Amino acid sequence: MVKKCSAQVLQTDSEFRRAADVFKALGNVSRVRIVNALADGEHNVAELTALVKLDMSTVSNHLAVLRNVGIVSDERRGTQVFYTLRQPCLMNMFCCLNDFDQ
Amino acid sequence: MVKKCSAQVLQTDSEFRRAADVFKALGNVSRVRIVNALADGEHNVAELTALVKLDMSTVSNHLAVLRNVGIVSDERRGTQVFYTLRQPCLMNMFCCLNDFDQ
DNA sequence: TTGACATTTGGCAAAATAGCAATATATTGT
DNA sequence: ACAATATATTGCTATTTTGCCAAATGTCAA
Repeated sequence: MVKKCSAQVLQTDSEFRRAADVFKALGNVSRVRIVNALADGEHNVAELTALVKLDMSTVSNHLAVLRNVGIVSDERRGTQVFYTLRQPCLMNMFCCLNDFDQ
Repeated sequence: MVKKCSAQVLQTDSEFRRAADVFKALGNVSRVRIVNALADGEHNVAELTALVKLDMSTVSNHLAVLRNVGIVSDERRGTQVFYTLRQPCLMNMFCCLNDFDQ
């Protein structure tokens, strides 16, 4: 369970800008796919590359976008790098918008 | 309170695309401002125009973007048009990302 | 029919995008 | 030291998107 949010959450200019930046990072099908995959736990770059079927360098770039806004974190173990969702509440976002009836 | 989301919320291609589209719609500072303002109840276009300090036609376009993905709905009353948040869970999104520590 | 409020359209310049290939870096094993 | 593996970074491209305004159009009430 998650605390319900009160109105007017965002206040300062930088909060507005930051919010928009996070949403921009999520505004791409491949990145949504990646985040969704990370919902069930960490994955390395090779796995995510197989998932979205793009060049690994492209996936690495997508991961950088997500990392830069704090959505995921990375941890190197040996030659591999594992990515994790830093913000579990993101999945609630996905739930929310999946309920949109359009 | 809000039900917590389980992993792997999104499944089909169209769910992924739709998610990305909604996030794209939110990936703009002015639109974030508008949505945040609507958190405390409906506002008409003039009010929202004053808020974001852009041409009214521009604001109208922003509102169309939000409307097209189902984030807001509009209701004409006389010569004015009032906009409402259709998805209260959006505010939870805002809360969530406002907690990001970066 | 005029005025107030809002939407749509057209156009533009600037910026962002997504992608790959090539190169670079980091780590491990030999 | 070297080779192999895994990932990141950079450079480049073409294309798309963006955000904005101005002008034209639509809608409603007086």
